[in-house]
Amino acid sequence: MRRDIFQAIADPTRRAIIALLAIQAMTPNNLATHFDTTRQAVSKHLKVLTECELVTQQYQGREIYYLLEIEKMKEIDKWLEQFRKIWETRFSQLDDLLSAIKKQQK
Amino acid sequence: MRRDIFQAIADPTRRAIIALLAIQAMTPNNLATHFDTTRQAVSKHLKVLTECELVTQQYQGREIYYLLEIEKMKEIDKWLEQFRKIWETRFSQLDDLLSAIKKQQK
DNA sequence: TATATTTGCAACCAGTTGGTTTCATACAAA
DNA sequence: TTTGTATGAAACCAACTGGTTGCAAATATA
Repeated sequence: MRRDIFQAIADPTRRAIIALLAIQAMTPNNLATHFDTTRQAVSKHLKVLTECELVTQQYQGREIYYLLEIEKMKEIDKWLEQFRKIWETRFSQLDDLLSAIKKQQK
Repeated sequence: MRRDIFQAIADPTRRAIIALLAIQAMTPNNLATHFDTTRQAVSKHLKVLTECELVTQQYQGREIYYLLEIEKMKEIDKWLEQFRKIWETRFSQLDDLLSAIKKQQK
């Protein structure tokens, strides 16, 4: 089963969970109150996030606090790096090609 | 149908297509030679990318050049911003909470 | 101990996804 | 004009997704 960080952030509910956990660690029950779904659905999202190592668990009695592994988020940043290089260059290779094609069409 | 940039980059083939188009515009046929799937599958990915406005088309005779709209990639960067703020702060709120929980457990 | 709470897991389900094959259309070249 | 090439669209399919309900286990509380 494909299970990477890009798949993890593809779902809007999971992105919201990540954002909530970025502020503070929370239990599944607590998290579920923020959404319009059942606790079990949130739990399933947490399972996906755990498998991607985006969250870890902190057991406290019968409660389980989920913590965001913010370092993992850097993987997205790392992937974006190649594009950042391009968009930070005003006259990029892309623009050159585009101009070339347009010129060719005249 | 959910169709946003986060879903667009969830698929590894689509990420590869994006990376290729970042270097230079290409036709579906040309793109397909880089992958182990059929041209039609690549075409479907291009359709998703088009619907997300991540690529545009440049018609040239019977060929269609697909161009990456690199500006759109900034949306991911924008979303990451909230987390960058956190990971750039050494003693974040998250660390504080983690410490608090650990302390509480002793 | 009996009861309530927190949680994960399994089973099920409809909708989506990513792939295929087949076909029609549009343009280029012989 | 005939043939070949580039492409998108449709139909189909197995696998995955995100959701549900029901249940069992573990911990807390009366």
